[in-house]
Amino acid sequence: MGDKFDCLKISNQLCFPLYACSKEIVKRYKPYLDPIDLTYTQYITMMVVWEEKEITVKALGDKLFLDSGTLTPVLKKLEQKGYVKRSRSKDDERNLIITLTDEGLELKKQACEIPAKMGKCVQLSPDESAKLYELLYKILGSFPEES
Amino acid sequence: MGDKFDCLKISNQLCFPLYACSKEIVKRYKPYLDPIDLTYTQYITMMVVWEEKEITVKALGDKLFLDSGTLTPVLKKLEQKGYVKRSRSKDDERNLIITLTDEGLELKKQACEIPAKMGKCVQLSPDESAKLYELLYKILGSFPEES
DNA sequence: GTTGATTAAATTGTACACAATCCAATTGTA
DNA sequence: TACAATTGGATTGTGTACAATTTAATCAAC
Repeated sequence: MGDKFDCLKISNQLCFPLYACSKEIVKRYKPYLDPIDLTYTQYITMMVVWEEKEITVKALGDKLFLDSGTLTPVLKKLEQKGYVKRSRSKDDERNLIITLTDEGLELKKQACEIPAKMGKCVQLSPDESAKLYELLYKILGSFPEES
Repeated sequence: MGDKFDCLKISNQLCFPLYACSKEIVKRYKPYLDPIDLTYTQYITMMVVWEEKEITVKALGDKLFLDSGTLTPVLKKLEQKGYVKRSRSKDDERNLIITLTDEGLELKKQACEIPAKMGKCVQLSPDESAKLYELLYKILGSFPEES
């Protein structure tokens, strides 16, 4: 028995719990990230650099769904902390190559325990987590390549 | 055949697709929110005000998972645009009451089409959407009342 | 080979988001 | 009734996010 405005109820939105849940979980990383002096954005950036060893800002942005306006200051901060090196590509001077430093690699060891600790914070069964993961990537995959 | 660092791969995180998906969908609201001159945060704030007609900043913050540091400027902006009124409660001067104005009510009519338009942007079946909604609220519900 | 388009980063401006702190109003308790 | 503790908002400072613009390098035609 709803009126035509029911669609505007906050409880009928799918985006809102997504938005709220994302923020709440990111907030819960803080106690684990503070000791290694990283923000969440810096953390996921380091995750990619740990995997790739060497990557352009463009490729990093594609993986993280972030543009240069966000990444430039984040990467400068990470360079300042000594975890990455920023240098132009010899092949194509337009590309900025991000490289992992020894300190950056060292940091990886300290970050190693974080995923397990955070896992306990999300009260879903393995099946539910898998389903959520699947649905989220289904949405992300449905968006056109170039945003 | 993974090593002990596999847990730090971006593709093994549950939070990351949540974070990315939230941002990507919020971004896709822009074309629909621009014509009525609202940002996403202003939009969800108005959603609650449309439902409640009158609500304190505290209650608004509880519903939206936002604190006064975020809401104060958002509400001042909405007041400036003429959609809400901000006034102290007579009962308890600490409480700031947010009230819907006539212009605010008028805006609701123009916002009415947005949820349907956005719905088409998320390529999930009704069942999948319902499941996603359920899982997200399960996570949100598992967090302690006071953050 | 010059010029027009494209591309990758950086920059600028606006708007969150939140921790931490501050302040005024209210409440609880001795 | 004093007065300490609590509460609701506001403020300040830092760090994203992203649109829009700019700049420099490269590419594509011709």
